[in-house]
Amino acid sequence: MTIKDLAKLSGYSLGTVSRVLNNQPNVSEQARKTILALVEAHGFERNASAQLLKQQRTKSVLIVVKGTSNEMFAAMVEKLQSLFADTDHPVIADFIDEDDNEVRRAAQLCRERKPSGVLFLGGNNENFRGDFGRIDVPSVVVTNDAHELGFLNLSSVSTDDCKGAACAVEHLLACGHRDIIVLGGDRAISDTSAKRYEGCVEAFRKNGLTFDDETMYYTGRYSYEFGYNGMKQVLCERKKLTAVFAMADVIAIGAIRALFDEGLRVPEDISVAGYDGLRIGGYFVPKLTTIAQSVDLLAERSFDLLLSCMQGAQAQHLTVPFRLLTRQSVRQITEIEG
Amino acid sequence: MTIKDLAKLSGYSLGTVSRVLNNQPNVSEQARKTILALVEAHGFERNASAQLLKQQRTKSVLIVVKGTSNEMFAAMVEKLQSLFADTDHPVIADFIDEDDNEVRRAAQLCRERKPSGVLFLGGNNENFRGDFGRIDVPSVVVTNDAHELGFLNLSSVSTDDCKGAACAVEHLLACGHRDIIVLGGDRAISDTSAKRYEGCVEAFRKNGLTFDDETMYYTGRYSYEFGYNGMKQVLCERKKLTAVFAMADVIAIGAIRALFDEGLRVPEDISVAGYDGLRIGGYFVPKLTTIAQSVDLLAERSFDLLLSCMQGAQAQHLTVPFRLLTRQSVRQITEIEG
DNA sequence: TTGTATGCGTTATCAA
DNA sequence: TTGATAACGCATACAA
Repeated sequence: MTIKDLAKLSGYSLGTVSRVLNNQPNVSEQARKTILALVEAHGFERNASAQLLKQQRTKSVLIVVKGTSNEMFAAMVEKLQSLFADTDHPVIADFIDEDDNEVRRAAQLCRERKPSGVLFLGGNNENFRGDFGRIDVPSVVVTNDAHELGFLNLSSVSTDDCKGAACAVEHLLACGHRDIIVLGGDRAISDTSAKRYEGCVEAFRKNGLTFDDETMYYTGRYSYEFGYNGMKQVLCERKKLTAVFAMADVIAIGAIRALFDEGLRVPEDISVAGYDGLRIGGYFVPKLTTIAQSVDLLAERSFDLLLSCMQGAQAQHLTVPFRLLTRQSVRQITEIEG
Repeated sequence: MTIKDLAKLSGYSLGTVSRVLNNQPNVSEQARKTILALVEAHGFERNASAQLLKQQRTKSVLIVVKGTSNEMFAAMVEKLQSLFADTDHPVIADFIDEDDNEVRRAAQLCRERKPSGVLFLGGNNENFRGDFGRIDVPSVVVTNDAHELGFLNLSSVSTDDCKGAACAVEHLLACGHRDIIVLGGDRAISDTSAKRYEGCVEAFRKNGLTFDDETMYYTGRYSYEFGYNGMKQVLCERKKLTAVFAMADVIAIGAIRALFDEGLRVPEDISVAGYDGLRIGGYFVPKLTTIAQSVDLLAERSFDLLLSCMQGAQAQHLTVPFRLLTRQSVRQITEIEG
């Protein structure tokens, strides 16, 4: 069933059928009615490939998601889909592996699907430097500051990872912790980890202390597994330790499990702070103290920004606030001076 | 940059360029080399829409995933992608809302992308009954038994949800629990919930007890939220209670949090069993006792089955084993007789 | 308001 | 081994 068949069946020409299908004005009520009836009766659907091949741009918006099982991104996709549902922009969501090059993938999909805008959930500035030149539609990176890249069609919405991490560490310091280790990611690979690392250094310095890369920073993937194994390794190596800052909630959860398995209690023996504010953190026992990024806020800002850029506005780089959720996994180990 | 440009640049004709791009045999080494060099130099990529429009079927395999933030499905997609990576079948993963009609969506995508096979992660038999007739390529539903539907091109791979639930409940009974409530889904909507419900009834009957829908079964979505709120509601209504069977790990986790918030300990005061075997269950405190479905096994079987069906084999309906993981969230409340 | 004709980028058929 | 040419299904400029 093609529009050609529709034309034959209805007695109208190809052009008229096409116009009806595209809701164009210059069509008689009569024609519209009979053709739409036929469409309904035969369950006709346009061939998307043909349509795409013909049009040079569609109204659709592409969302490239980095990481198939990233809870925060999954939640953001849902939020974004509900936001776009109220517009006339269909969304194409594409999930890629955490290690894949999101910009190349987007460039390929731009050729294939001709979207009028791109949204990146997660991203690495290095990749943008390399291939973003091939993308010419308004784009927004979420959770990564793209300010320094200087592309005119690339905006970004992120939380200040440096300040966020600093806030977490300062909270630990304020609670009296001095023997702190940090479980994070490889700074050479992940911009996010690099920023959060900076925040740690900052917080220590501000308190007249030094953050020592060698002895205080352990790296791995943002996963339960690394949290668990990394923590075990730390416990083997170090004797003195009162608090852990994990650069992701999943790491924190893995770490807490490792501590429990070694007979240590959280927060009684060791305090653990996370980052992200995943839903599971509010259900975990103990409830996770963490730096919460607002999924809704990130999604809404990105949505607004992309829409306005698609209407011609200039690229912008926004920062959305984070919140320190002081829950149950961190405790005060010194008397509060009064 | 199109193959037309490639033809001009290389001095060869369109036909030759197309043949080179498709690795066809009857092309001179000379032509192949010069054209491939041009492709490399200009970073040429074929226009997928044009290709699709021309071909009536591609080698790609479509995976329709029901539920954007379903951890088990996310893990399965990853596994499947790695399996298909070793074949010449590109995979198209499509994530839809839990409430959307997966079969309609697949039918639409079949028209658009012309895959040679479809994999459904999650699904509802009702939807298949309605629209699967529109899909004519070999397909496999995972986690749902499609045996009774009788479609010749529809296979399925699932765990026996009835037996799995029965196993969980029997474990609770064997541990001496009699005052049990079940947190599950709406049987009218979810086939999975209906099967697991059956299993509960079965297990009770086998032990000379009766499972009472009215007082023992509470329904909601498979989510932390329902686990939490459902459990709270139960605690308001009932006085006597020693164990909970949650039809999903996320429900179990929500329920455990609710119990802790009410000052009850798990498993000392109340035992909780889950279903699914999510990774988080192994990190949770206490570690979750649960019925584990093997993600790897489900993925591998579906993969094998789909490939063989695409090569002409008959549809099959497979069951993969589950395992009862007895961990920390359920305890024995009677002395073991002996 | 409607019909006709052209081309989007590709593959495939046929001749050369 | 290569080149010319006809589709694939649709949108659109232009003619009627």
